[in-house]
Amino acid sequence: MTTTERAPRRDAIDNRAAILDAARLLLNQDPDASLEAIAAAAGLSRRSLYGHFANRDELLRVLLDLGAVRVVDALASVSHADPVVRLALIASRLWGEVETVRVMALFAVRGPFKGHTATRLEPLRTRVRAAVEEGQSSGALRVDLPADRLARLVESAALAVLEESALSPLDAAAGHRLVMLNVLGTVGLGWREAGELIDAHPELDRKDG
Amino acid sequence: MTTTERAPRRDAIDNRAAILDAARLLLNQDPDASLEAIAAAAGLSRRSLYGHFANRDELLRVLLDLGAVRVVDALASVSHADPVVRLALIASRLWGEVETVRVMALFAVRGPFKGHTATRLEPLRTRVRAAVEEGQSSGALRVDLPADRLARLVESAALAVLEESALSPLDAAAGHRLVMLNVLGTVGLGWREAGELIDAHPELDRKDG
DNA sequence: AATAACTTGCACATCAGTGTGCAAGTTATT
DNA sequence: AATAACTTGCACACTGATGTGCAAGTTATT
Repeated sequence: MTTTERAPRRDAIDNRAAILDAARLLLNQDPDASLEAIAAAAGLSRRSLYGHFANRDELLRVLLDLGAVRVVDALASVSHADPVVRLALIASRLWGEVETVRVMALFAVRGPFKGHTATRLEPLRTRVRAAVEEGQSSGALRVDLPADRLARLVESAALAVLEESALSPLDAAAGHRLVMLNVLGTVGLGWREAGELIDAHPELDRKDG
Repeated sequence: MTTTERAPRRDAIDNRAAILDAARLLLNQDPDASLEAIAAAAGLSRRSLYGHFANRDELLRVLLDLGAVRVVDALASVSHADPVVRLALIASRLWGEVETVRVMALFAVRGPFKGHTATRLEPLRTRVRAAVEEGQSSGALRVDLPADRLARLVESAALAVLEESALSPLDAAAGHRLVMLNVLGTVGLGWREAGELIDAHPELDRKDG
């Protein structure tokens, strides 16, 4: 007969999800949280966690992958004729996706898995770079830096706002605006210019970002 | 008789210095480098390292303190009537002090010792904040953010250049200029404006910075 | 030459966390 | 009710690094 193995049990599926939830929660407070703690938070024993994930690394990778996919997907739909507005849109929506998982996000990008994360984030980074290049050739953005360098500084500018919000909380509206402002400033705009650009474009209002 | 204990031996002094040098070198490549490795690089056994430093933490703290003091001292002399130029000067000189120890610098500010580092860096941060406030009330800098927040973003902007230079090397001249540009952009200036300001002030030329 | 300072090697205790094997239980599914 | 899937507890091995005690050497200093 055909290898018809039983489907995974329902409770097992739930448990796996619970582990991922717990991991997201705990690792976002301390990226070094132990498997013991995570399993407990998920209502399981450490021993059974190993029934779902072969080891710590696998759990981490799955978790980071889920996050990366979510972000990349959310940003895939961002489009705008004006590359500057597009950059602001990307920044804003990124903030929206990531503000609740700041620590994990920083860990993903800077921690020991940054290489792995880089792979998953490739499409996003490519889009940012494209927007930067476009903006440079249209004369809207600074041209005193090569596009790839500027794109990386843009990323840092966005991360800086994540860090900042950890030090001194930003409400949703302020957060959205600040990522955009910081990115636009990095990319060459003066602060009034940047503020006006944001105000002039209703699509930059945080309702869909 | 008076407690006249012998002075420390000369070779011991040298060895202590060698350990600090080795630590600076190795920890700048990997902040988790083992004491074994550090001692070896200093030409000593791990066991004797403990004759100079009670434990890993002490070694780290001494090393970070030395670095912090060096930086704070180097920046203490920075002064300029124009707060914007002053910020640029601080950024530039900071880069000069820190470019050769990027990883350690990032570790100092973001790693597990960031609290300790914060204490040592207090005077510097205070000066940055003061410059930002001054620039805001003179109308030269953006006023859409509270001074302390802006000051922290300025710091992040400087760190971003450190990170960037790790990814894609910057020669001395380019580094100095880029920290300034990135800081000035963060603080509200447009990129042309920032560039012109730097060019207009010969004291911002990297020769003393 | 005497002395204190310093270095070394080795053995040992410690520690927190990871990953496994196994036997005995519980529970979803058929 | 039978079966496979899942969970659990416990014991254990392991790892990589830190920190200490001690006895025996070497070396700077007086």
